[in-house]
Amino acid sequence: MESPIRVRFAPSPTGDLHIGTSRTALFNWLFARRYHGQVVLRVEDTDKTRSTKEYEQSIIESLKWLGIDWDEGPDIGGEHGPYRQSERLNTYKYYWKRLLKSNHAYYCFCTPEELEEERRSALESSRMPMYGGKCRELSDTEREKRRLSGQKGVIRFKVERDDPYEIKFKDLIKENINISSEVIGDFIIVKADNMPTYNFAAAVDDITMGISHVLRGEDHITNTARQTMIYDALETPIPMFGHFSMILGTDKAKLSKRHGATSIEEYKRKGYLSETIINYLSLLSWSPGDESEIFDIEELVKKFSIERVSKSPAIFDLPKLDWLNGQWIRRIPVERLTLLIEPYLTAAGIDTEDHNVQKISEAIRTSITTLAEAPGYAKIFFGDPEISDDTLKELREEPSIKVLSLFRDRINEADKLDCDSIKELIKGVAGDLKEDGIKGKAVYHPIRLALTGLDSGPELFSVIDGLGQKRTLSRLDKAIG
RNA sequence: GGCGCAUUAGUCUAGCGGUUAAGGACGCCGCCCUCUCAAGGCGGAGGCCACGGGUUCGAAUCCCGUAUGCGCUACCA
Repeated sequence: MESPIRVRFAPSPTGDLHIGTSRTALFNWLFARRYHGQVVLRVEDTDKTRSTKEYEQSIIESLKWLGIDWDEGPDIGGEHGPYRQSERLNTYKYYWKRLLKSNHAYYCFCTPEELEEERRSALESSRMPMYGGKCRELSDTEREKRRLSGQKGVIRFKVERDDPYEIKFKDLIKENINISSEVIGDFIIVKADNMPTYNFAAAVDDITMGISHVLRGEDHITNTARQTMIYDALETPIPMFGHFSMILGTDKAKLSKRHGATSIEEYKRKGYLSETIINYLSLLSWSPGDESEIFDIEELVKKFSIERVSKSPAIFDLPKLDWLNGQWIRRIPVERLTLLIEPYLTAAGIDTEDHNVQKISEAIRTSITTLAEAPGYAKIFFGDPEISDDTLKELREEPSIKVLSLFRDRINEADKLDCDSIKELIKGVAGDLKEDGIKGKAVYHPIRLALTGLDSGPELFSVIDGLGQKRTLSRLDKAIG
């Protein structure tokens, strides 16, 4: 028997993967994985003018980067394919013919100009803009005549008018939703270019792909009413629906370009980890119920439940994202961190040849909140430190010179250097200098200055560890002169 | 304009009629740690639970109204 749960995510390839879309994808994915269901990726590319293959590719890559996968999709195929709407035209045709035949749909020849005029005048007299149904009662012969004469028509769904009713459905997130059939005009299901519209294609696909749960943004609530009508007209069982609240910008408007980065791609580029994005997205409109809030995607699968998804919209808060990213940067294994940091270093023109990037990563991981900040903090390990003349002069006076010389000798004598032995070594130096009244800042600070030219930075021992014995010595020598 | 959805501190949220004089997290402030900057630890300020009515012995929690916000109202999805 087939798994009772089948969900889909259905992006349109008209841009890179959006924050909101990815949260929808995440929640669908979590829902399916949590209950051992299946996930379908469907590309909704019926808008020929805006859809591109490049965006499709970019969306797929972003999804994969996030760690979201699917059981069926355009890239891997599956039993219910094809998975691009542009390749499913025959299926749509079959269903629209059925709708036409059962008198649930009709051809409409109104021009865009007429429609626009109708809309405008409705708005003017503050009526709800809605198709008036001019072509509804066109006779069969008239219809054929127009079609044969080459008039490009569209097909509209015929909404029951004589006997208005309430479309009621139990939303998995919002609970009960009622929409009156009277507020829904005869909507277009097939465009003049013979492409299905969103509402029709989505309904047909959800039917033919055996989708059990449709989970999407709340901007689709009224579409759910339309799609329900299609299900009814096609005499097909209606899936379960759930509508997530919107993600808003800090001004409480729907998240958009003017709020800054809105695509996963951009956040990736800025140096946010996929763990961070997944974690943060999960926290927008959902909570585990206990007080934990840092978890990876696997833990999320165990914790997730649709009942705990909030009904109210959430504002995308960058400071918290940054904090979370810092948490993850400190949490992942240093090997992985190193792999992530390296490309940023190279991009900043830093030659990492001959350097222990892993130790450098370890040294700077508590300083950075995004990977993009890494070069700024890591540059002290590369090239020669810039030490001002004043500083140099100071380093060559007492007590600095004493500290540096002693330290230099100890480093030189050391046969192996790791974090622990460096700590011991510095402590030893500090201990020996104590009798001269040199302690604390007076011992650490000159070393730091000699090594980096800066008076702040990562902990000294990790600076030395990152530099390595050879480089540490040469920098000390240069400072001592 | 109509319809739909929402409303707990600046932000994300816990809370499902009494155990809550609302708990956690980000941010902010202070202290500790400390060679520095971070990180980390500890603590603090910040909410009349949008407002107004009900229901109830008792409401942030249930109901109604108002306000505000957002969404939809496309041959976009």
